[in-house]
Amino acid sequence: MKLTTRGRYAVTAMLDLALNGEQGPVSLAAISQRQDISLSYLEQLFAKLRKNELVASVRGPGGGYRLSRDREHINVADIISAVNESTDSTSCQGKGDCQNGEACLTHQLWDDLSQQIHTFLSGISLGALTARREVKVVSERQARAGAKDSDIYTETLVNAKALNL
Amino acid sequence: MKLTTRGRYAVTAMLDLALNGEQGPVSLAAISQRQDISLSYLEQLFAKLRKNELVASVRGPGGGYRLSRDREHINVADIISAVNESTDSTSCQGKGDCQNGEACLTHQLWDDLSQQIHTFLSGISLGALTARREVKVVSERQARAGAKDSDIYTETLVNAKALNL
DNA sequence: ATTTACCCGACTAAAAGACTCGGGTATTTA
DNA sequence: TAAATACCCGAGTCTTTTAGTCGGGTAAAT
Repeated sequence: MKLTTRGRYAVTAMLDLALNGEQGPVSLAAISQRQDISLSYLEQLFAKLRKNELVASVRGPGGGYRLSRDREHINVADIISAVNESTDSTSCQGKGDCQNGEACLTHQLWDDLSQQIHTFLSGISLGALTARREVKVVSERQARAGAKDSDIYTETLVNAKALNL
Repeated sequence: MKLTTRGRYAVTAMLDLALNGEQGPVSLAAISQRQDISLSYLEQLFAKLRKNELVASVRGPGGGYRLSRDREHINVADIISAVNESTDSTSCQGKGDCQNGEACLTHQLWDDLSQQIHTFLSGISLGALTARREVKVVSERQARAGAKDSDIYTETLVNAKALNL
């Protein structure tokens, strides 16, 4: 598991897609403008996202990308792994230079941690992230208006809490 | 929060220190050999770890480094932040190029996620990681020997569970 | 004194990151 | 069917980060 700006770009773009993809496909040009990411770079990222079946493309005018499944079933670990493919983590496994037991021990400890991070990020879906944002926006709006909770908002709040967000 | 091989080196070195520092300070040369990390690179990393008061140095023959506080009170987020200092995350904050509201929205969502990752890693101490390893080792040993739980091992097992590891 | 081992800044090769460029091809609409 | 849209894709480039070397220090122990 690696966490760089590349992964940030990918998650940002996917969030944009989740937020703006309700009515039909979203073009990369639109995402490029809104998120200030270069179009060609987006194309590269989406090529990998498509290969990993996180998005589907629609060609021609009016085309673009859409999420391949609903936002609740796409998690952050999926996205980051997809765009980071190719560069393996070059752990001691595979190479023969891990003769003494001590090195293997800490390497395994690191792999263990890495696995924990992956599991953690697997538990955060695009839907959960956007819902959390909704909760914030709504709670601010409510604070200003002094309004009472409505059913849909308390529901997302409960969901967010259940997801430990 | 950024997660690269540099952070992995730092955590690995700190784990080595936690495992081998019971009897006096550990020299960087020893860590360098065991973990196969260049000595000079370790010096750079430890300069930052020392500035952040995660380790303390002992100069002269027989000297080296020791953890500045016990392993339960040093967490993974501390270590990674320490060695990644300087390179800011260049989010939209600070720069003026975040005029339209849409960009800010997803940027904030990312910052939100980043914060969650940080909180998660803050909850994992060096002690917890090494304890988890102990649990594995012990459980394997027990599986081979068919032995019964001893008090100290069940204790660490319970600790690990409490920490959600 | 000499050895050990931390301390520190400057420099550098190689890799990764973040693009650009220039050509495609599928699909829609006029 | 021509034109426009927008995906598709490989190759090249500039910049930053990584990981490491080099060469000199300084504090402490034997």
